[in-house]
Amino acid sequence: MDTIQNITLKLTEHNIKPSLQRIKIYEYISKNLIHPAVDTIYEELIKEIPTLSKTTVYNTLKLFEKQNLIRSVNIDETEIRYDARKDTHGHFICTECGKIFDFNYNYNKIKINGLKEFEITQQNFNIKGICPECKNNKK
Amino acid sequence: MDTIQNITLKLTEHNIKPSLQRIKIYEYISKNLIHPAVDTIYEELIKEIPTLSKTTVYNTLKLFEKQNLIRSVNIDETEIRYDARKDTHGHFICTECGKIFDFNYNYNKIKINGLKEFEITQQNFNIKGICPECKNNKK
DNA sequence: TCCATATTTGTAATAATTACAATTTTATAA
DNA sequence: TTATAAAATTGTAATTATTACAAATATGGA
Ligand SMILES: [Mn+2]
Ligand SMILES: [Mn+2]
Ligand SMILES: [Zn+2]
Ligand SMILES: [Zn+2]
Repeated sequence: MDTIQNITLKLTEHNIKPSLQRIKIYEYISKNLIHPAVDTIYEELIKEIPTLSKTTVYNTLKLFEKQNLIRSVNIDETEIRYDARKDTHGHFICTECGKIFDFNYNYNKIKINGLKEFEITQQNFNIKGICPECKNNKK
Repeated sequence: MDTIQNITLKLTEHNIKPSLQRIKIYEYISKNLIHPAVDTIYEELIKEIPTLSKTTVYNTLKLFEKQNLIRSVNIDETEIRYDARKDTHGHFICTECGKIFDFNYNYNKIKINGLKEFEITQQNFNIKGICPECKNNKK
């Protein structure tokens, strides 16, 4: 459960001081696993926190990522999307509606050739295409 | 060999009329497999074609991609990079120097779960980290 | 309460990309 | 060849995500 207490604890564990803004931002992305962009988060939270600044959303997400609390998904060409899920999984983006979907794959079976001596910090498996809903709408 | 004749033929095969600008742009990315961005290509070709417009570079690369002659690599957060290699391979970007390296992986062994009914048009396997050269420089 | 520090905010700057209209080039037919 | 229409290129302005930065506000301890 992502109660306020749990979120506060989680932020603290990642060395992030739990301010109201930070709690609300983490609450939003952990409860809405839609890989939201900065603007989506901002437009939603401004309803609750009328003084919220977009800069705070930018800074907070950058901080969360640095502290390894969330990850960024670089699949949408125009804007960075964010993900509270931390387990290894891939992302599918629909080029019609822009929705991002999670998928699983056998990453432990992947053999990489040509990166000896390279230090790996992050892996991303991205797929583009058309989601079932948009496929139907086109007919 | 990528002679001018071969490039002209290749463009024609992809239903692209071979203008001087288009030939030079394709020649550059096929001979410089460094996954250049628009600006890199522009700065290099302006030396040969002083009237070249950056808009032409943008338009031409978009056209090449649409006609399936090249592919775009969405791994650098700030700009789109382009690749003349068309065979399946992955990309490693060094977060220190920004260089992009190719690598191979056993893509035929990958089992994807959770994308039934999804229409796939493009796959991208991206890895971030530090390249050997930058790792040495840091010591 | 007072003060130092951290966080948030608002605005301006930056930079990649796109829109769009004008100009130039190319192809075609009289 | 010359006239004309279509295609390609160019230059500039607009758009938009992100960052820089300084001022304002909030927080926590002496
Ligand atoms: Mn995800
Ligand atoms: Mn490549
Ligand atoms: Zn869709
Ligand atoms: Zn490097």
